[in-house]
Amino acid sequence: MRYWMVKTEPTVYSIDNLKRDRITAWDRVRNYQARNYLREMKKGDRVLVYHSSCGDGTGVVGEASVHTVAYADPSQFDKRSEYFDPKATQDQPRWFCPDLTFTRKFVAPIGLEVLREARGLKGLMLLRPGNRLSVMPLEEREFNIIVSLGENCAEAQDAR
DNA sequence: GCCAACGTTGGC
DNA sequence: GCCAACGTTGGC
Repeated sequence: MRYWMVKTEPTVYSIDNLKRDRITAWDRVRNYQARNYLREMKKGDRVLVYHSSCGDGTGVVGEASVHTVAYADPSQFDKRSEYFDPKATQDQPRWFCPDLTFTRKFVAPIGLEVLREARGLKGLMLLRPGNRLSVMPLEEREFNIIVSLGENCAEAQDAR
């Protein structure tokens, strides 16, 4: 089993949308390195969801898992879509998307400051300067640390 | 294949 | 809104 992090702008698609939809195609990713990671995902892999560019809400907000391995992203064939890719063909698709399914939402986002200060997350790809990838692999250890931060967050919230 | 120009991302 | 860091594009 492998571990991943995906970024999304919550105004475009949020963890609440995923919770509501239960399952969604993680489509419209248009970066080759991110695409390659999407294609490496296997059913059952665990995925952290990160909200970007949203002020106080920025951070890791919950967890999902891979429901279906990546298949051709339909938006690349849709001429009316801004994600249409004229160089993609049905025989030779360029872009791929897995289906992800909702696992849980943390009570509060785990922000960048908390991640940076956490023991054991120094190598986190998300924290590398200049990082812009929207799909990244995680070490199991990193995944577990972040999930426990999410759970501690929940306990702190419940105790109030 | 080089590289300048341009576009995008995303924290701040 | 700024801007640094990349990725992409296209002329040569």
